[in-house]
Amino acid sequence: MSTNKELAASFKDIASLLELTGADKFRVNAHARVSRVIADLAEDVAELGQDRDALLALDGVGAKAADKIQEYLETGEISERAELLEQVPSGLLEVLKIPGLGPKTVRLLWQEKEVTNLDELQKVIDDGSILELPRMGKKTVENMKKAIEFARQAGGRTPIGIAAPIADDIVAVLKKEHPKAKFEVAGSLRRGAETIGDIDILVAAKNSEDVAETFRTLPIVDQVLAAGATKSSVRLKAKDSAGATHLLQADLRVVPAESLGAALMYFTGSKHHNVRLRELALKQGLTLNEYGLFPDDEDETPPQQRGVKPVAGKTESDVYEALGVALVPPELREDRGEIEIEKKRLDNLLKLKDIKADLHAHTTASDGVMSIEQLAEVAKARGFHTIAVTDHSKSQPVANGLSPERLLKHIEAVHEADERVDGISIIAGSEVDILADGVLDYDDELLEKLDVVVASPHWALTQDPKSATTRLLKAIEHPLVHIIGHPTGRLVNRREGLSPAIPDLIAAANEHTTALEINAHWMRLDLRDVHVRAASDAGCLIAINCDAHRPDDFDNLRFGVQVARRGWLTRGLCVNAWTHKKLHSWLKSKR
DNA sequence: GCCGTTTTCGGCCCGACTGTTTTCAGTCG
Repeated sequence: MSTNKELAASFKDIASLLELTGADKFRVNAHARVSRVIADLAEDVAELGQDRDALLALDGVGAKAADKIQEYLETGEISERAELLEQVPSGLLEVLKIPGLGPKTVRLLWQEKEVTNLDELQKVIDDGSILELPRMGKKTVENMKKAIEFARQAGGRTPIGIAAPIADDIVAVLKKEHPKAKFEVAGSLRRGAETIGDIDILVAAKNSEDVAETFRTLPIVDQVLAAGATKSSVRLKAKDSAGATHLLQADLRVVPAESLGAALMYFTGSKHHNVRLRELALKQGLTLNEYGLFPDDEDETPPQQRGVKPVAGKTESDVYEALGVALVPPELREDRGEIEIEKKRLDNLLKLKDIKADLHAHTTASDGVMSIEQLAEVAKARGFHTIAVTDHSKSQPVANGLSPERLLKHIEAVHEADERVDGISIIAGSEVDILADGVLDYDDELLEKLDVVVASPHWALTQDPKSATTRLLKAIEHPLVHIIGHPTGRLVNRREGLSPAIPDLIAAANEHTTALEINAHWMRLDLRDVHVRAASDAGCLIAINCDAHRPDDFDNLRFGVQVARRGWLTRGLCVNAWTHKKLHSWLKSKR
């Protein structure tokens, strides 16, 4: 695990452990915030930690947190965490993760029933002794049982590529049954996060009860968790296109049409972005909730229940405008400084329709299912002006990587296809392996014959950060390389991948006008959003490629573009958004 | 524990839902 990830986890632990000791909630929050700030860092915290002022400059990191970070970097542990773990059994951290079980309940279970882990919780449920606790009835326990079962099976957050089609299907069914209602997908799906906690769907409808009923009785609903007047919550058992079953939660919220904008903001989140906006509202004598932006007053009763007229609420742009800030696109709403984003950068933010080329795709020559012509036709149908054929290199025998002899013939075949097919430029390239020491899988003489070179790491993905940095720098600095494909080799939820010094890669990429790739496949999304942010802040070129092996892989482009937007990427820095002339001139500049 | 174009001390977002309650605590997002 990278240092950032480990340290973020340590701070999260401290927050949870403090919560279980009944500590002040603001202190708990402060630690949770530091955890989030560290997890969002593109640079290695071990580097940053050398400079105490740099730590203190991070929003949410104060003197005490800086001390703890430096202690961790020196000793590999934060003594406060160790001390807390002497007081609080570590197994309770797992118990706390069960939905519906919060700090108060877990603390009670621990102190009254000596529950210190999930198995012991299961025991007091099974023998019924849990019912002796105050406010603990049959129904609560029944829900707890199901939640434990669900947590054991579901195993964490769902990749966006799995959740998005499920959400699309649900909305399609609801729309068909209730054509007059207005539906919006909100939550982390709308923000384009790489993984999704649950599917949030918003509906403005007159017959809200009927819509909620349709939702709760969908065939994929496994269990109804809540069925209120405005909120329904269900657990889904849904199959993906490959036939695998996924367990995840979905919520449907019914809102009045006049507050759809405020509701959409509220349910899109992120929670932390919303907190920022509410703080901003309070400073202006206003209060913001999911019903709208209202004048703030002393009254305890929520304004919408007293017939107070909102200042804004019908649309998102009304609310942002009334707060005096630019409309922040959903992908940016992560409390990463977006409320202060410069207008120019916002106006030039990359859009899906800006993408006019794909520079990383496979054919039947290696492990794809499309011929060169088929690939070109699919790309043309997407409105691209250029498609690169980049089959695997020789060190990928599993993927039918091309020997130098086969590659020479393949280049010819690609150029011939380019002659035959009108309306799109088909260019010859290769996805060349970056070997563990940074050497490329073909010699320069051969690479020179290619129109585009995508250099990617495939093996040795557990090497140490220093070796990884050296390896990737070598490829970035190589004069014949255009793009570094999926630079870290990580797989969402499945493989950590390399942890190179991202700022070093960005600096070198800038110097050599090499582009770093956002691989758009939902299993990769590599570079990830915080890396893209650092790259685009530095003015580094980014390529967004689908790494298509089959025609529908191009559908993943939306996820890649969302990651780019989460990294505040403007269209000028995305080589796939360039005109034919500009793109090809850059490609030739490396020949 | 952090933070400051009203504050270096005194604040720190807001509402819905559930299950257990005779008015509300706990959890969630």
